[in-house]
Amino acid sequence: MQRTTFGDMACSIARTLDVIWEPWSPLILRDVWVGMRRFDEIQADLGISRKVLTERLNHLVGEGVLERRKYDPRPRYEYHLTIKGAELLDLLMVMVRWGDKWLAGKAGPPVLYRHHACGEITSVELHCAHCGEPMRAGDIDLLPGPGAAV
Amino acid sequence: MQRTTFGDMACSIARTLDVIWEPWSPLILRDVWVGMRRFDEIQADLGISRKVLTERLNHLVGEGVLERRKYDPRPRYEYHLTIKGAELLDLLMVMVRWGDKWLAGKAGPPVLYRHHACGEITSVELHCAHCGEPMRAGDIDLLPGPGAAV
DNA sequence: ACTTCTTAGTCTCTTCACGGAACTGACAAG
DNA sequence: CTTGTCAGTTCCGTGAAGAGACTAAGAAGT
Repeated sequence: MQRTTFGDMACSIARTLDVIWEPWSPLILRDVWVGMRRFDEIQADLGISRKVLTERLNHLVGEGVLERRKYDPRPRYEYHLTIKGAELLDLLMVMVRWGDKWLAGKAGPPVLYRHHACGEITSVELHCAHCGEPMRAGDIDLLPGPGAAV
Repeated sequence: MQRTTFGDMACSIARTLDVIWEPWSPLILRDVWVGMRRFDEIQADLGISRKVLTERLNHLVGEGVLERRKYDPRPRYEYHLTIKGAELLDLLMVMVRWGDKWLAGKAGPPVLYRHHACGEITSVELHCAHCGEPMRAGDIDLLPGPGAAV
């Protein structure tokens, strides 16, 4: 696809895109999240070409998002989320919320979340890490930070 | 890129990908978010090809994420976020948080957020919409929902 | 009236990424 | 020593992205 590399832009969105915004990557993370860890399993679930799956897995391992573990004396490997990768699941949860709200249609959401802490079926909401109040894009000012481009 | 369509999978992640996971789309939303609304302005900022920008804008307008508004008797148009689009900014904020933490390096984050409610420089955190407690991917059980595939 | 300027796109060509499917390699078990 | 399984690798054809020149529509200047 001859895609431009975003990673060298002074923007955390662009940099994050560089890690996981290739086609299929978020769905691969989803599969690993729900317990699919092996090449053939993920390939069959997604219907992705084996070539592209190889590329994506290598990229995600190289970025430190997934970890490749041998699970057998034979050349058999499983992919596991690293801490860095597990924190990316936040992104997937927010995508789920938006997709559930705007795209699920009358059939309703395909998956429900039950929160361990309260036991209820629920969804995520964005809050301020400092005061704990809800925080959406309209509730903030953007200021240049230390890593801003000159 | 001859990309597979994700939209018909019974998965809100896949459906959301179909709307905004084309290359550049999240960056276009970011630009509109921070106040860039015109074709040439976005094109110059991103360095995206004019052809691809046209395609992306049309797609985003078609999905109801952006709205195209005439701002002059001449054929001049601006792009604005719809409500549906504004809610997508949640996703960008979570991307920013992850990128700031894992990819910003020693230079620090390029942009800071100040929360109107408390006035502090802060970042987003995911909380349960029901009980208000923090909620990460490890804090939930996944259950099949009404729209689950058979 | 005619040229110039600005904005908002088209159009064309080249290159490279994706999809599909067959093939390979390593090892265990029968 | 053949068979089976998992985890890739290789090859080819198509089509999406990138670059940049070109076009359209109207206002403003001369």
